Amino acid sequence: MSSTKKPKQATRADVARMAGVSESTVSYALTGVRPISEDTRERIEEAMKTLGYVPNAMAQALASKKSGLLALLFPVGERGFGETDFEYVEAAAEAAAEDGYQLLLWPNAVEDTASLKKIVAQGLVEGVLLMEVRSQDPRVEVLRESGTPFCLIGRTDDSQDLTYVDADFSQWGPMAIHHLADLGHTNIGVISMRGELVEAGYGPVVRTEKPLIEVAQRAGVHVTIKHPKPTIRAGRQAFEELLQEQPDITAIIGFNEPAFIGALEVAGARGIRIPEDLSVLSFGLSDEAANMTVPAQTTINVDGPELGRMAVQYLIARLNGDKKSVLQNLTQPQFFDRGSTGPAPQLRG
Amino acid sequence: MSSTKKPKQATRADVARMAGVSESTVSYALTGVRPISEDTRERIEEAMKTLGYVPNAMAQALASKKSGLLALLFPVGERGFGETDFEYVEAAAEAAAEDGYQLLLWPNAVEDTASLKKIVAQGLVEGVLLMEVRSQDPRVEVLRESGTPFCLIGRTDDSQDLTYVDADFSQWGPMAIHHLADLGHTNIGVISMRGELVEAGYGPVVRTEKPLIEVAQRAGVHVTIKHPKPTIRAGRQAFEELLQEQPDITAIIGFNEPAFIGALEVAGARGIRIPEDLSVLSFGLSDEAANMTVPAQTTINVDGPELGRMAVQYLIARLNGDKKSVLQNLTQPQFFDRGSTGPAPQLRG
DNA sequence: ATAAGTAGTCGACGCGTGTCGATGAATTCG
DNA sequence: CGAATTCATCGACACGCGTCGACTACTTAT
Repeated sequence: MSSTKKPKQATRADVARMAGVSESTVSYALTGVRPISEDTRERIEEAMKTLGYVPNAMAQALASKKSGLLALLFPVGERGFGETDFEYVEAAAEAAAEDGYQLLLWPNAVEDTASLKKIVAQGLVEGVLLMEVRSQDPRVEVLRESGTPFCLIGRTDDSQDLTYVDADFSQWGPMAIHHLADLGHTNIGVISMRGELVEAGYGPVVRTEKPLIEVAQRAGVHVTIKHPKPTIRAGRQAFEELLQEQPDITAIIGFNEPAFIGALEVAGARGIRIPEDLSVLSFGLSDEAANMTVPAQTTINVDGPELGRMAVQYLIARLNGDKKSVLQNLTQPQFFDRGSTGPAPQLRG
Repeated sequence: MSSTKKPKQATRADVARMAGVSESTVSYALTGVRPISEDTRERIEEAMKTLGYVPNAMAQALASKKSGLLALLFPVGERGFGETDFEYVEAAAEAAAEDGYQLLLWPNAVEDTASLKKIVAQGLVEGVLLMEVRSQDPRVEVLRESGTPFCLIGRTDDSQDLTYVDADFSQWGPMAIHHLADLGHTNIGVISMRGELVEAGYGPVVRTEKPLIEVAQRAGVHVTIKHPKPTIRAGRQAFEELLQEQPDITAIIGFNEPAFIGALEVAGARGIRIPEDLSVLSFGLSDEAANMTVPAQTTINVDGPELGRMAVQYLIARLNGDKKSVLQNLTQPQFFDRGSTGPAPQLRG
């Protein structure tokens, strides 16, 4: 067996020796900061190739103060990751790699500001990406004080001078209402998130519901919003109430996964056909989940990959000295028509 | 505005000066490699506190040759991440953090061995975690030659001397058969993965089906396995064939998500009730997806978090010089009874 | 009492880069 | 033809830390 022996990596000194030049010349050949004659450049490159030279990342980082690492802070013990969350991560990692950066996964509780301070003090990472941002997020102040560039995925309440990307929830309602109104629906039910979140001002709910209501009014569509707990049982009850209060409802929108399942169960039990008798549309449902129901559900979603990509690009822009401009982006929702919506019943031949 | 100014981090020299000792003494106070008097230790610690000193990670890494970083290589453009895959990642990151390591996300194509070589040559990471391992994986040889410790999540065909963790697919079939046999089922259908994968020797299918068949024979249970393409249409057809060939089937097992949806659609259309007329059980279905069907599906799954955790622990054990012992683990499956299985029809009162 | 430690500390060097100032050679300009 | 540039290269140092050898002041064994 020849393997399992750690071959020593060639260093700049080795390359310099073999090429018959000084070490600094090798550096300049590599960085191009100073001109190098064609002749010596070739000798150096050949030496690098035969030695299999690759610059040592840590030495580079120490000397240049650039590690090429970005931290992705994801909270543990929060509401548990959904598939969408991972789409951010995957896309972000790819986007970072394209610009020569790597993503460091850093599991951390939102309240654990001590660890966060240590992370940035260590000087390992050049910038920080924050996931699962809260309306009042203690991590923001820590990062601000430390002077570390950072970018939020989501927003705080007071974020006009922060760099962030977020889903444009304000578009979800209008998009859904327009789609349904175009199909002739004039009486729509919404199974939204639980009431506590609304009262607590939880961003995604508030930002989604308000424009939805406004657009519905302007379009002459009547909407009834329920805020059940995120359980199947609560969802059943909510939908039954809905049917009782508004017997003429022809479409429902879901923004509360477990509850919406309950609603669909009730619909099934009552022989309500989808989409013939009832149009169904879900907010924020993953592809996989949307395809598991029969029929598959039409959804309006955040474009996860887009979000992750933008976040990294903004952060890198900040690193490259773009301190002045305000970098903020609300990514447009994605609409997937999977056939669970159709013309309103009374319009049907 | 006081913020946005980058405060210079205190260095070892600053601490030494303030405590009135030499720099090396500060180091020894930190590492404990050599004894320090109680008196000076206190002075040093106070100096560190008031200065907010945190050792520079990159300098430490350069001097000690230990970066505290592990690379998690995940293939891009592969079969697309499922939710389970992310469970690995999350758990792995946490497990690493507990041991003072951080996980570096490295998106990379399986064939791109050149990049992999560069990654390990850079000396940034101490060890590598490989996801989505193929039967014949070119990355293994690269890592072996480089002498970098690594751990597979999955296995290659020839992996008896490798460090790996994998799902114990061999348990899935017996677990399912026993569960169903206990309920009185004696004729079971399986909607498995597409035939090409079986012929190609794709690990998960082969390792799952063989013991399933064996155990079924011993238990006197008749199984019929279909290998439709991963589409809803193919699944419908497969299930219809199944019903025709084996009209007495009372249970089906799914190991092919889209196809299984098709099967369930057909069942619904024919008025077959679950679990009264037909018991349903899915392999490798995520929690979210399993809960989207009505009724929710009973599943047998890999314990993703466990898998990720073990992988990191094995890798770290390797880093700590545990070169001799063979570290291999097959994680036990998880069984989630969500009520889609029940007593075989003929046994019911 | 002297040799042989032991605890506690310091100074110097190495890790592998990036980069500044200086040097000599080749070139251009007046 | 001498002076001012420009080109190409070298040597030295800094980055912040880990660690080895040496040194001092004691303590313990012989």
